[in-house]
Amino acid sequence: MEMKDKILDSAQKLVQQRGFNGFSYADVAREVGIRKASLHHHFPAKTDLGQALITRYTARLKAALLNIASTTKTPEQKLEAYIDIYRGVLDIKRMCLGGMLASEAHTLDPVILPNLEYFFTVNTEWLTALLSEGESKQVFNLNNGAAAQAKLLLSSLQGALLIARATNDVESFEQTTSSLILNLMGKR
Amino acid sequence: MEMKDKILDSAQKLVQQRGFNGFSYADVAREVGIRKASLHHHFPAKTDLGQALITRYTARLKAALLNIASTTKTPEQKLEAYIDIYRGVLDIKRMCLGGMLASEAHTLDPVILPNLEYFFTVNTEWLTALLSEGESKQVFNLNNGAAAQAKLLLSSLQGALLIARATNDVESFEQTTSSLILNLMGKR
DNA sequence: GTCTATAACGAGATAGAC
DNA sequence: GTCTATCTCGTTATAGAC
Repeated sequence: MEMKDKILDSAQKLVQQRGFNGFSYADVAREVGIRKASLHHHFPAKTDLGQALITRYTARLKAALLNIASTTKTPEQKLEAYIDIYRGVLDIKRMCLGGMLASEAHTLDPVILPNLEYFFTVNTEWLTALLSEGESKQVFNLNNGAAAQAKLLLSSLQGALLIARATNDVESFEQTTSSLILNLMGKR
Repeated sequence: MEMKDKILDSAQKLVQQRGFNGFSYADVAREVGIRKASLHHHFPAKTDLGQALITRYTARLKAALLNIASTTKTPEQKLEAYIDIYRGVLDIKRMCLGGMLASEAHTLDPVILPNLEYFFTVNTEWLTALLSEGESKQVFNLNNGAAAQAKLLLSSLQGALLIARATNDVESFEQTTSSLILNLMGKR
């Protein structure tokens, strides 16, 4: 399983940097050190590779979210830890894999779309639970329901990542997220 | 100038639907009814077409923003009119041209990037002025400065568009934007 | 599981006639 | 300004030897 993982790592990086339509098997082959024909042994078609990428990415996200829930105490700390995931992606000049595939959704093999949708569902459900917890502990002040605020939170972070990366402006990401946090904690 | 505009209209639609790396001269040629070689008379290279697209898109945005400012009265109405621009894009199942190019930024000819950056600057500056106006009229309550809230607003709308389009969920966009508005108008 | 070789196609782009 | 014809290259994918 060593090579399969190397391929997935390389392909994930390429998709996050250049998009699913912006890289080729030749790029991956060069990076992992085998011929492009050999890649088809592991992932017969490019769509298979895309499926494996979004599936693994979602599984890793779920693990990371479980880890946040088990090691972090307060809702503010959990929110900060969640934002840190995006900050880590921006730091290495990548886009979120889910956000990148979302931008290309209309060109992807439709079999990928339910998995992409599920990725966003995992995010929003976890965030909804977090915001509800914070609301009942009176550290967040939500004015339109936890579910709607969770969607806003997810959208904001995806958009902030998209724009900060394109304009090469990390400071812009920090400004955006600090407003985000203050809006959630502000009194109403 | 008739054909040049037809080409730009077709290419803009294709980029907003499929991305700059997701369409070809053959697609445009089919839609506008000339041969692909003839396209090169109007736009010698694909990058030239990309430049023309983002330039025209930004010019049209500026005109639309001027129109909002001159025909609309209250800050709430102006904000609603701004959001309506995004709603109109989502309704025809497209992504914002700027947001789409942003996702592909690392694969674009670098000469395009300053123009892309300018597109976002136009948005944030206009929004900053709007939020400042609303703050002084006490219809908005901003807690981290108008400029940072403007960036959050722009990011939220780009992200909401990205996700709602990929998940084919217009209702999600409406939930997100209503939270957005309520957060700006909430008391602190 | 990886290789060489190649198929089959589509991409962006150019030359030159009309 | 549009056409036909063509070039060159890169793409995904397959066949079959090792």
